[in-house]
Amino acid sequence: MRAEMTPREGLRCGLRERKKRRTHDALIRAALELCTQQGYDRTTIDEIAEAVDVSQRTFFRYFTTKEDVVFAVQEIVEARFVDALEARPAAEAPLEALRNAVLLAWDDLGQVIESIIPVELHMRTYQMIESTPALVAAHLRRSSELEELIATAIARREGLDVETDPRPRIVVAAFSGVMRLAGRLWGEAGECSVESIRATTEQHLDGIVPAIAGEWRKSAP
Amino acid sequence: MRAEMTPREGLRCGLRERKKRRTHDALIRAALELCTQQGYDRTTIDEIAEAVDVSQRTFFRYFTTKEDVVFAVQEIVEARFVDALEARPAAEAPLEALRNAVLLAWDDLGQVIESIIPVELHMRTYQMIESTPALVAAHLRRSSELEELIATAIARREGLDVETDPRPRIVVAAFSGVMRLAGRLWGEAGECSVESIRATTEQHLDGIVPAIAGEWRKSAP
DNA sequence: ACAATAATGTCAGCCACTGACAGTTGACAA
DNA sequence: TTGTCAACTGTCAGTGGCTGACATTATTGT
Repeated sequence: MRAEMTPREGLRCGLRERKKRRTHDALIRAALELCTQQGYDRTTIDEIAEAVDVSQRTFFRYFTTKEDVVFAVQEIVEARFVDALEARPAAEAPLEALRNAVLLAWDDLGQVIESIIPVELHMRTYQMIESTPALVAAHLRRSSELEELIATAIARREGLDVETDPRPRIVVAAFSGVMRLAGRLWGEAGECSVESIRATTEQHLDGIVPAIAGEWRKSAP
Repeated sequence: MRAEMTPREGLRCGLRERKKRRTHDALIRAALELCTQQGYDRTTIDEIAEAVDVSQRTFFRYFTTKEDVVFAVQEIVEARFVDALEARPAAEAPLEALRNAVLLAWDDLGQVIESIIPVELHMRTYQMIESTPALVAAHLRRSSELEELIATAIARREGLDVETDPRPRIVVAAFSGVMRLAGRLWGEAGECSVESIRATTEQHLDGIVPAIAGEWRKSAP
């Protein structure tokens, strides 16, 4: 078995591949269900493995760490975002393109996720992540790797080189910081619909420019 | 023993306090020395404890996790930054105050650190952190907690409430993202002097406003 | 000098994670 | 269909981070 298991491509394959996918998805479901219910720390790998009726060792052949299984779905969402970004018209300014790509990604998020787990479970997962220190750390690290990807994409749009011109990384840093902030606030609020997080995101992204520009005392939020 | 151990205050105390400080600092030195030499993952707590001639259990009474000991010095630096920020004149705009505080903190960083470990070791530690996934994650999490503090301070300066007005968190998010970027670039470059990281930081901070404002194609970096 | 208190060591144990080896099962050709 | 190969899985033993419980040692205030 290979660790890659790039999400949506094991469709037209033999029995072996299908079985693998079943186990893979079942592990995700079991892990998320157990973790969101009783907490990440209070859930052991043995429990998850047992729920799917495989050995602990097998779990680790599908996911290299306990954290990995938690972010398996997130990974798909991120991939879609990157695609959306690359599809934005070249005329859009960097921050504008980022904004539009992320809003698009939220829009049809439901369909993609539902094929693996109930969207509602995914939303609960998101909140669990934000309230579990170890997962917050992992989430941040993953985000920072994603930032690198995005910065490269932005640089390509603008015909720049990420290594020599710091501006792509700077916008992306600001953008990501704000994205994370939006996610956190959404998690804290009781509301956990897709619409609600989309709205929060939009609102905060549109706040970047005025907030950075200064002049806070002259204009209301 | 209490977990606090707020760095510079066990000075005028009895033998017990002094001994505690000695062990505490010795553990930091041993840990950083060993980790920077042979790598974080390839260094066990037993090795560190043995180097200081205490039991593994005692290590964990001083530092709750293996990561903690790595960030012990960073913690002091951060505290100084927060102090510097709170001392900035109210006339400065948020981003301006952040910029000046961080540059000031870099300035007299040497003195503070040298009382615990050689500055050179601290610099090597910084680079080790950036090249160790687990530590990058921990570093990011710590930073995000610091962001919360800073955002509150900014809000206070501007007479705002962090909970209702998102702007303090937005600037801080942008600011922190850029700070981290500067740190990473500095770590990748061979140069590891305090001056060099200070210069990198300054340059990137001054790039925030133009990068966010857009109009990249009209002005050179 | 003597309790009271705090720091340390020892030990047993949980859990994430890994390597090695053996058993099982699906794929594919003869 | 059958037999072989390769992939997947289970078992087991072991490492390392981390914790609770309890006994031991050291410091402090009286």
